[in-house]
Amino acid sequence: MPHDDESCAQNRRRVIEAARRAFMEEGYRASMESIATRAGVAKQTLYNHFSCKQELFGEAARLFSEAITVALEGGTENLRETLLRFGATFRQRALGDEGLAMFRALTAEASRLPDLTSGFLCKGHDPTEECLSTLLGNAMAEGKLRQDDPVFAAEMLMSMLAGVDHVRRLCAAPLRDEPEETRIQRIVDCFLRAFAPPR
Amino acid sequence: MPHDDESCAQNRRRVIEAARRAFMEEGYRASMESIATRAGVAKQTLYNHFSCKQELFGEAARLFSEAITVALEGGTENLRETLLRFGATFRQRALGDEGLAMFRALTAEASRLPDLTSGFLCKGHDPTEECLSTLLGNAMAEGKLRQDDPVFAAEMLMSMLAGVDHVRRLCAAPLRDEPEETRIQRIVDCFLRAFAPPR
Amino acid sequence: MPHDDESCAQNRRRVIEAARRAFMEEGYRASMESIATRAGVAKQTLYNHFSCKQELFGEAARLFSEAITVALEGGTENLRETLLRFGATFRQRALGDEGLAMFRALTAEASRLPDLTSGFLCKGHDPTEECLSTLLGNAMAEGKLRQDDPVFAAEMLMSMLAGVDHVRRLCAAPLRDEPEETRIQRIVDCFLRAFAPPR
Amino acid sequence: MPHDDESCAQNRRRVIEAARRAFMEEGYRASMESIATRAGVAKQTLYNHFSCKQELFGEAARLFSEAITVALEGGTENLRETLLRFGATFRQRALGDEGLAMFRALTAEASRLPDLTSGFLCKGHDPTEECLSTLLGNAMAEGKLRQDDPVFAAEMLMSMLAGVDHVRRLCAAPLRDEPEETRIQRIVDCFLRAFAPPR
DNA sequence: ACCTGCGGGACACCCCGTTGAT
DNA sequence: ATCAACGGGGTGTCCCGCAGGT
Repeated sequence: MPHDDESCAQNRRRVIEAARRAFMEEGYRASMESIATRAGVAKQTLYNHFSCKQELFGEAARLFSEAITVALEGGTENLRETLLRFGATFRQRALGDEGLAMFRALTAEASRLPDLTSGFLCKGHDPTEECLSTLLGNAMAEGKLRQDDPVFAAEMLMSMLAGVDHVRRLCAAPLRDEPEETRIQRIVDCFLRAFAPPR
Repeated sequence: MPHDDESCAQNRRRVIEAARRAFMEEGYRASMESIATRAGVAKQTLYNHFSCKQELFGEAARLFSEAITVALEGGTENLRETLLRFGATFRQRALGDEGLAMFRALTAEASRLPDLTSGFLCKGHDPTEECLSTLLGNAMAEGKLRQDDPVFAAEMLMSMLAGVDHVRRLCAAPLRDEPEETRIQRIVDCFLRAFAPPR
Repeated sequence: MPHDDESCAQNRRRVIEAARRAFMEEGYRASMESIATRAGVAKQTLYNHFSCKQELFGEAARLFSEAITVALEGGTENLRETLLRFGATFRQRALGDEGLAMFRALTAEASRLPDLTSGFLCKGHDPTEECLSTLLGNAMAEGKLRQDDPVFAAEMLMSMLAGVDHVRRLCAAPLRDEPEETRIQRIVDCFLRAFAPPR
Repeated sequence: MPHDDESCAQNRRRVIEAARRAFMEEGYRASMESIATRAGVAKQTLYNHFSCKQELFGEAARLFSEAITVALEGGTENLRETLLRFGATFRQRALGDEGLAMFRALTAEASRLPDLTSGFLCKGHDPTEECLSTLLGNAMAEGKLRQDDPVFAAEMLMSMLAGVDHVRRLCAAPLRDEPEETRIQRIVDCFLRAFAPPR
């Protein structure tokens, strides 16, 4: 059990990982003691790395926020295919158990820790939205979608993909038992109809 | 200082109202003592009416859930008008400060108190969805919308109306500074394009 | 074991008394738990009566400050007798075990809780000094003491009575084994020489 | 970055100096960590030089005790002058900010660490007293003061010089706004009257 | 000899759900 | 129904003294 810089950084990672799990399972009320126990370190070690609980939570939230962004692969040549892939990844991220648990913990503290939630938007949500809106803008320019505000279009697609399902999952309810694949297809097709080029 | 049934029921209402405010502002961590203070009663009185904190929270959540449902006014004769009105009310409910705060408190405890969140869905969300899907089903039958699954259509409209804005507000972030009215119009028109009857 | 207002006030007194003993024996570092145990009450009861530790300490210090004042009995007809009695009481108060322990606890926190120490001066030391200086002023007016500043004279007498003995006792050292009575006599006679009327 | 004995001793001095400042400002509750930080060394370094906190405090107190002693300069030829000089130095030492802070820290721990406070007496107070009593004894032998116990006389002078002013400063209160010089004169003259040779 | 990190323990403050008395 | 109190527990923060490795 070495005590050099490397092991220090490793400890730090273990702490963050433990905190992430703890916050996901117990929310912000997860005790520092339980986090320390999960990480297999002393409570003091937490305070060696982070000055207070809020800071530790912030670090875990930061990682989560970055992990939630969805990068678009594929271009506009086969737009439907690209959107289907995006939809699958996006729903996976937004509706997955871990993401949801963290999102709950985050928003529950929104009024007390506004920095964290705004960080989630800036580093998690917004990049995804921007990435998507760029793609849609290109598709519009190529005549594959109707001329419209690409940001609005991106918002609508993301809303349809998450939307009520997100709410339902936040409430710990199961989704309607429709296969993911067909639901994504229905949504993407719905979107494509809404933004189809005229005639 | 009457001690009859009437004052008892009145006390109960005051307690629930105080609990609603407390949970909204402080989340589930609001202490029983602070609720009692807000209600102007003794802590013991809380336990006279509710066996434990969870039950009191459940009662407050139940009221909230019912208050969140949106009843549809107007029929299909002028569908766009009806949907615009629905959108305005729905967004008001879903994106208002109080509703959001309670939604946060509720979902934060989703894993701990699954009954409450499922209650929210059953008594708050689902009635609204059903109400809307019935209307849309009628519109489809009348040929004013394309033949499709009315439940899916309702989900898409509600998703688009709340969706990313809901997430943004949950994160205590302000919405884009677009007037509510024009945003609702854009969304409803987008929905109508997506579900327009063929040709 | 009644629980009415009277018993509440009684509890409060027991808490303060326990705190006084605890602070005397352990200084400000006495734990709230140990105080509660001494008082035979629950820890929470302390916080029902005092919002924080500092407030409880302040209350104990206030009582102590009042208890330390020495009222002068006797007039100027037999000045030496009166001063001897004053000296005995003053030394008892200033050099007694309890008073010293409390004085230590108080001054130890002087920089952190300046209000308390200034309160000790105002309510404990200053009244004694004023009382004594009035007497000495009268004696001066009657020609029994030289014309001088009565406040200065009072300060000198009190300084001589406590002075190095006070320091020695603060350091937990025993006094020189001279009987209290003879020491007081020596000091008072020394004072009377210093302030004897001319010739 | 030398690792020789010289740098070791230098570190030791810096630690003691840092401890002195820390104990003065925060009392015995000053944490070892804060002392280490002040000294610019690791906490472990403290434990390399001193086995425990108490020992470090003892060392700082020892230095302080020695620094507080007042050496008498001048003889009995001009007794009043000599006493005035002594009074000035003594009051400076006894009523100065640093000395007071350390005295508070010291006496606060009197019951816990009796060795330290007795050390303060032996190494700080007593030498001064002895030095002064020797001088006063000489003056008595020369007929410049009344025949009396020189130790008692020394105690009275020191008591008058510090006395109530010491208490007032221990309580972090300002002294009466009388110039030091005139106050010392009043006190020394008062003493000289009390111990004036008969007739 | 220095330093970072750890373990175990403490402390102030808080809360929940209950009980006895008015 | 109100009020004070209780007991048990828990939280965040801090500290002391020790043992890794450089």
